[in-house]
Amino acid sequence: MLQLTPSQSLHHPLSSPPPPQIFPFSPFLQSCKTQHDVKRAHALSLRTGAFDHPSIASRLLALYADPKINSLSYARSVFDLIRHPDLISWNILIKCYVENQRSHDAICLFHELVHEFTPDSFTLPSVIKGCARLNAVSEGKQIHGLVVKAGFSLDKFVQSSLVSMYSRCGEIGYARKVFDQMGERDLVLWNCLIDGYARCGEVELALQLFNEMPERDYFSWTCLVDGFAKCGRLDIARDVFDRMPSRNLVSWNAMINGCMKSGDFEMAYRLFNEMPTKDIITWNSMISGYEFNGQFMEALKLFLVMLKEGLVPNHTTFVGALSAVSGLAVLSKGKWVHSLMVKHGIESEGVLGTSLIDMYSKCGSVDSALTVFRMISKKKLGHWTAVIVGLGMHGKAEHALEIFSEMCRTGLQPHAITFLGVLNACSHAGLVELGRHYFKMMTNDYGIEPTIEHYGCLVDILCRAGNLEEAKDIIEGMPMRPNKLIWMNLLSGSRNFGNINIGEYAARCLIEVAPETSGCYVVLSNIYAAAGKWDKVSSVREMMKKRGIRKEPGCSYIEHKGMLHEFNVGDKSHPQAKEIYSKMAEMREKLKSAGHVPDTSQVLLCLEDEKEKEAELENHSERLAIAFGLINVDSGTPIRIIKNLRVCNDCHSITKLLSDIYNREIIVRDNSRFHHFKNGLCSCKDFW
DNA sequence: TTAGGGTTAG
Repeated sequence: MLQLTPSQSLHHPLSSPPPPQIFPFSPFLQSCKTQHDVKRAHALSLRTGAFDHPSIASRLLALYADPKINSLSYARSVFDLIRHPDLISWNILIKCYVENQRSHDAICLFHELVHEFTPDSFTLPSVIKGCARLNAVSEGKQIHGLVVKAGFSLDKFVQSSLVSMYSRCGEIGYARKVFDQMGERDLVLWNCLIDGYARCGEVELALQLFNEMPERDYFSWTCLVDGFAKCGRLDIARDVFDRMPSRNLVSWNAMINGCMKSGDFEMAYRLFNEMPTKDIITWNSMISGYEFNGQFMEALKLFLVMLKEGLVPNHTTFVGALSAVSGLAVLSKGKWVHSLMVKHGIESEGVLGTSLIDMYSKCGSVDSALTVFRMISKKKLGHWTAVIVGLGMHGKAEHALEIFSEMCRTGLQPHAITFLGVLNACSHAGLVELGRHYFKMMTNDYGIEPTIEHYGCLVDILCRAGNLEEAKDIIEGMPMRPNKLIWMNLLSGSRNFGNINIGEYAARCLIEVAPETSGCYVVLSNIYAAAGKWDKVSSVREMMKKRGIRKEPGCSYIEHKGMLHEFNVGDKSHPQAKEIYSKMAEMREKLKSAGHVPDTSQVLLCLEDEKEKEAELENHSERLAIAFGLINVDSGTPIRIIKNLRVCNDCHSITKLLSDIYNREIIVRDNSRFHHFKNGLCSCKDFW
């Protein structure tokens, strides 16, 4: 039998009913924990008419905007239904926009708000934070004016957000002024300024403030650790870290990240093993730190350990892992990382789409890069740029330029890097006129100021076509000081066209800006060798010896069944060395029958005997890798080789011939681009 | 019914 409650039992069934009660909304709203709860309350409020009560609608707005629920679109729709929203409702909505990376909209709302209300000490910190996020310092300064006019010059909440905004926008001087004019300074205000100094690299000043401040918390200590660690002053960072009264995860991570970025892997590893708990940021700092320093294999190994330990990789982990794969250029590893992304349900839109396109291009599979590109539904400028750059490095200039036009038709504005991709494509394909055309288009139609990299491309384009004088004029007329790459381009062009005068001039300038560049001496001696000036070759070699400069040794590698096989010049250490050398002898015979005459013009050594020079060429590392590939890689699969230096003339001609003789596709990535060798031809059309 | 800085990977 149903037990009646006392209140129910008081009413006789025949007596008059109690007056209709308004649904008790307040406690109901208070109990909302999830978005689902709030939606239910929202629906009920609409059904019962309670929504029309301004306090109920405002409360719903606050719930949707609560960081735990964080439903911006619902918050906005509730706000739009409130007939006369009060200042509190405006404040809640603006804050919600800022927290959801919609600072621009937040600032627009703020402009609407000031027509009706004077902003208060809740409005201002939110909108100032929005300015900081957007790096909108001029907007921030205007709001600062309003802060003064509205009488918030001594409000600690408003002032600390101003200090933070100025220091994040790189205006540390203004941050300091705001700090100085505050009579009463609390911990947060001190922290904002210390963080500002540490961020802009003024670590000494940060330390000075730190020593002056009356009390410190985690935040103050960690800002300092991070500031010193980021600018490479690890000893001081470590000292501060060791002196911390107690450490939290963030401070460990800051220290580890700093060590990794400075390349002190040993200290990073010690800390990594010592720390009591790790989180995804710890792992990501380690992985991307290795990647940052070119330790691609180490980065991938650690990625694997992380997976084995059962951690779930996130967006940033994949950016690091994909970049490491791009550096190694090992396609099978790239496919594996891509499949893991799919398995973890990580979208390829956004930055990761760019990483994937870049990875497939740099691993030699430009077709996969295109497939990824086509599958991205909302293509952003970065995606277009990545695919243009990728096609360019594979010598597919026409395709790159088609994509560029397609992009312009969608109404997207190319930026400086897009043009770098376009110009690079032109240079790799020897398209001189088009190169000039796009260089002009960039400045005239898009108002983009050419950087030194753009000039580098233009010089490269002209040099490849043999217009050395014009290239020299461009360099001399540049508004900035030419760098190492520019002179190297002119020097290589001079070698390719046998121009000793310009070659010597370029080498002289190059030695001036970068005396440690071994390539410079090598190319200059190549120029002299080609002209048969052996005395000059010797003097260049003497100079190299005196300055302690050594030619970077050639090294090639090839991946087979998940293993990387590395070959150095004249290497006999490989387990299959015997087979490889007999394959090389076979290659030599076949090349000879095909009528190949070795091109010894680029041999650095001063060898009298032609035979010795030929022998030097035959030891080049990519030949060992090709021989290995011919022995081991299945006949239907391309042989993919990665090389640390530029492919030399003779290796280039023999690889073309070998692709025909053995009917194999050979893909070589050298230090600047890809060569696809097939049926006796190369995709670079002999421009490289 | 709002509550400053939020530091570490990118």
